Amino acid sequence: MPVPPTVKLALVDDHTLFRKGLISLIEMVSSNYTIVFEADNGLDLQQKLNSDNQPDIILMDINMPGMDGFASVQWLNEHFPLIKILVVSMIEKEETIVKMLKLGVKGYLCKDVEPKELGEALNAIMNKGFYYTDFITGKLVHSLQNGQDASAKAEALNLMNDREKVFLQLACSEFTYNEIAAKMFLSPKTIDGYRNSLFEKLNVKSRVGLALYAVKHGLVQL
Amino acid sequence: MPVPPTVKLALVDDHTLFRKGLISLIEMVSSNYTIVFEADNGLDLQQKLNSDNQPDIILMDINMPGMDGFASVQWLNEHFPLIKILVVSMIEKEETIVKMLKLGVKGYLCKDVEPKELGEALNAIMNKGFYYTDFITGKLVHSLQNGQDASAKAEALNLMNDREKVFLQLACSEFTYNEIAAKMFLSPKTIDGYRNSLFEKLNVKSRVGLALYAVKHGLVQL
DNA sequence: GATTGATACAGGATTTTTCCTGTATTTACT
DNA sequence: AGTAAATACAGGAAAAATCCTGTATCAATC
Repeated sequence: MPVPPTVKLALVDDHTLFRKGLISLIEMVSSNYTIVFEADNGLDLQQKLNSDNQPDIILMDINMPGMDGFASVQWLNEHFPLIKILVVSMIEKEETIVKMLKLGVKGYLCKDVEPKELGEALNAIMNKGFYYTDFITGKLVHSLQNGQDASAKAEALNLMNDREKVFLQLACSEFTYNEIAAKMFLSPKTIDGYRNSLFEKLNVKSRVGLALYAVKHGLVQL
Repeated sequence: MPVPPTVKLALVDDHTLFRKGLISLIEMVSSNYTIVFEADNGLDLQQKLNSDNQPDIILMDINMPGMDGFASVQWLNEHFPLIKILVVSMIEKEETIVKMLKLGVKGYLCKDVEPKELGEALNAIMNKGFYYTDFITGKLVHSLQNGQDASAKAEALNLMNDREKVFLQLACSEFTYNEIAAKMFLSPKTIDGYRNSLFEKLNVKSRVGLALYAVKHGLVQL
């Protein structure tokens, strides 16, 4: 039976106590993990990480002074894209989770999980390449359906009337306003009015702004 | 001990043999499932489904003549949003999977899974509300990172030179071309040239088209 | 040394977009 | 009946976007 190769870990978290606790937990769970270094934020990480002590997995907090988890992950993606990242945060907000997943992190744990799950997560990341719990997957799929911010979308839709919504759809295209007017059986001058009204309501200044607003809020499907 | 309430299922698949096979499997796995009806495509489903025989879960194929899985799910979302959908398809393409997840399906199984997993999926959907395997989750997260079509994005980026890329970024805003020219330290006429060149390369006809192309291909982050 | 291609730029015209002010009609409310 | 709000529309003008043709520079290629 081959000896399992030891997995190298690094921790990035501004709470010393939490870091130390994690380490003792990890050592308790299994002996084939080595902590190569600890850092208490992204800047510290940049200092301590070099090509000689590259960990396999970095356990990353999000809320940190100096350089937070998002910036740290982005930096790692650029400079050490092979290092796998497991987020360990107290934040359970959908937006935060999705943002991190978009950055390519391999797992996301809340700080209150059972120690056992931490072991499973590290294991899965080494073997399968990722560890996403049902909770995370649920958030992700949910965000997928509602574009992103369902309330923002609803709010946006609430601002306009039905004709304006139709107009907005057509404005997100290469039709001229004259063509749009024809399609809606209205005078170009009425279209003028819709546009001005939406400019004010949505706080944009040009047709491009209108289109970008619409896609940002999931009001048009590309 | 309470009797578990029977779960009502419906099948939508154009292959009779596969449908019958599925049914016998389900009956073998557990006795608390009832098949309320079968349909061999979306149109047939619309005929057979009414408010009296609403299933809890619909097992849905994708490739079907007449009305396919996508159209069927969209129709169900509009008319019977409470019915949970479990896709059972041979298609393993990321784009297809993600498209279905965006439509809010509660699970996605490939037709070659073990019978046991079908039972688990149905169970999970009834209890947790969804069933996403690691395979599906992996595809989803992967698509999330690469925007959508990584190759299409790369191809698009390949079409333009660096200055044009910068211009495109700035064009996706409410700046006028004069302002963009100032920001890029170029003559407005040069900006004119970039625009015309991109119009041709990206096959669009207006600045709005330019902006929509950019977001569609993940070239600008909103 | 001539040619080609890419890049930055101009003049000038046309179309589209944006903006401002103002009117007629309808509906709803007092 | 009188008023207010919403809706559809106009005239007219300024700004921005679009389009076409043409030139100058530079670097690479033959």
